[in-house]
Amino acid sequence: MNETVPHRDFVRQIVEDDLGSGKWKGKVQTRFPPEPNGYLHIGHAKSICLNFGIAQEYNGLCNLRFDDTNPEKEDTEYVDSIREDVRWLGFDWEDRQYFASDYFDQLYEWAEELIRRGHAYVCSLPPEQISAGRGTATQPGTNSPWRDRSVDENLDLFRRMKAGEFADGAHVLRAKIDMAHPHMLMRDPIMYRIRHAEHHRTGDRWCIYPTYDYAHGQSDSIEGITHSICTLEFENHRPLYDWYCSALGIHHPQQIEFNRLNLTYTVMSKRRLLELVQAGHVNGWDDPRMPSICGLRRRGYTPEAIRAFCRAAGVTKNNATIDIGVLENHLREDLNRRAERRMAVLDPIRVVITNYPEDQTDELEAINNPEDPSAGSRMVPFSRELWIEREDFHEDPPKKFFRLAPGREVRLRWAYFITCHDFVRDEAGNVTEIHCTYDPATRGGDAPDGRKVKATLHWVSARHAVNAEVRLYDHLFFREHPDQVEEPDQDWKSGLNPDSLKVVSQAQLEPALGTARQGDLIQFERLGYFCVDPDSSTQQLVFNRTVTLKDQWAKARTKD
RNA sequence: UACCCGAUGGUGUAAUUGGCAACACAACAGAUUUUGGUUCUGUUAUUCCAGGUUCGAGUCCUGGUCGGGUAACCA
Repeated sequence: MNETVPHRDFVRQIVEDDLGSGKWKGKVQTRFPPEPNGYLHIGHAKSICLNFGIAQEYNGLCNLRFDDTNPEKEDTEYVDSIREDVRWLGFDWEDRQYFASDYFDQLYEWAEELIRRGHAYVCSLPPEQISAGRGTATQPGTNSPWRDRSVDENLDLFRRMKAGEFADGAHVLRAKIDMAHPHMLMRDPIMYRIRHAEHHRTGDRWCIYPTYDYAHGQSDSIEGITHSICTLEFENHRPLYDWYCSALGIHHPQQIEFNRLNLTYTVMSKRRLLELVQAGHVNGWDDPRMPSICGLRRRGYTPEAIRAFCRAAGVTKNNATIDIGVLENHLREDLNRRAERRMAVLDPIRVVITNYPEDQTDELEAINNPEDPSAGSRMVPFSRELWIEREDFHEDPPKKFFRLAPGREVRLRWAYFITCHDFVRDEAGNVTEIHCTYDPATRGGDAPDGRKVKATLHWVSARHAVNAEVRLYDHLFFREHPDQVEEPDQDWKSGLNPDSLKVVSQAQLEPALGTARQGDLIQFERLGYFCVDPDSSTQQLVFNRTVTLKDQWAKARTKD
């Protein structure tokens, strides 16, 4: 593969072609245009990476623009969260933060202009009749009885709409295009509707609001956007986008549509995510199981991993659903080289080193990150009584299980070889304690005689252990494609995974983890990557499992 | 149904724009390893169908099939 010629997706190819032909005089101007009516999710991250990425790569600029033309759904709460998320992802709009509502005056003037030129009219039909008059896919619509009002009457009515003389829904302003157009969207689409609603920025200054179609292209135009990049579902709107720009004779950006991101084992639409939050299936938008940016952040995802994933996901016009494992692998790749290693036991069982003195303590050196020598090392205390992971011991080991079992010798990481010679059971038959001897000559974890062990276990000294709550997350849905339900009467929520959150309340951690802080990237050896949750306090440490390590043994086990 | 769009291994993307179908992930096998992690090596597997143009088609043309989007006074 030729690495000097990186792959360019079709959007970047258009940008490069335009740069080559001088179409926009060497300028590249994009924008990320969220509606402030919800939180951003990983699908938006793809759009953010595309728009800001293209601007960076081609020496252009990318604006942040809030598409706030629907006062009933929008709120500054969302504006703030969107700003935070875009910045956290690593992008900077500098001083170019705009709002579609900044353009309401200009948009209004252009509407009057279209009325004067006979391209728009006030329609006084009730909503149901407008909808009925639009016809169907196979039948043309019928002209509104108000379609041929005079320019003066239209102007008068439109101004009175603006002045607040009419109730919501009494009139709308429509573009006069063609009620028989094969494309339904072109059958005299609505430009303005009356809404006596408080807007999060313009307050009660306006009671008429432009629709998306009437506002979006013109907002792009005002900002001098060259490439207006949006998702596939707006492909149908492009003729209208083009119609308004040409009718107005204004700067006319090129709208380019790409495929939105879908992931297996989750849902992605704002509507559905909101439903999960409101129905209490998750604990808010930043629940670590959510594919929202704030959820991923709380889960312990890094911006680097998300950006790398978005790059790898690709940009095409195919309906693509990416295996969520790809996202997780990009995260592991990033965390593997950055996270310091620590030892933690989530499901502890006691090990007694019978030949180790009761009151003795040993300090052993442990490497912090084998991938990064500069991360240094730390000391880990060792004593007679230890915790190891319950699943690391089997009194009757299955095939290919090479961890601890009666008569078996294994290594305790950075410590000693130990051999199991006995174990204790309670009345119910559960193993409660494992008795081992250690070999003092193997201090540090190497046998001078060169003998090998097949397993290395993580462990924590019982006397020195720190307590913590650890939250283990799994996929939000147990169905790979939540929409593909088994019974016809089921809906997507029937695939919600009841085990997507498991709380371990008594995890035992090595003492060095007692000082872990939010933002630390940590690997619990052999278990996965973890981060400190905001719920954590000095009284009660709380960790989230960000992602497990790959686990061949677990895989082999589930196969049987 | 009408309009619009798409179709390349299991998944996601490439193919110098008409010239040896490749990359990543997954799966499988092996090597290395003080994490059953990491790393390394290897294996399996791909152009929706039918015609046409051409010396040559994943790419161009025609017809079909399948999939998706839209059909709010949401964006």
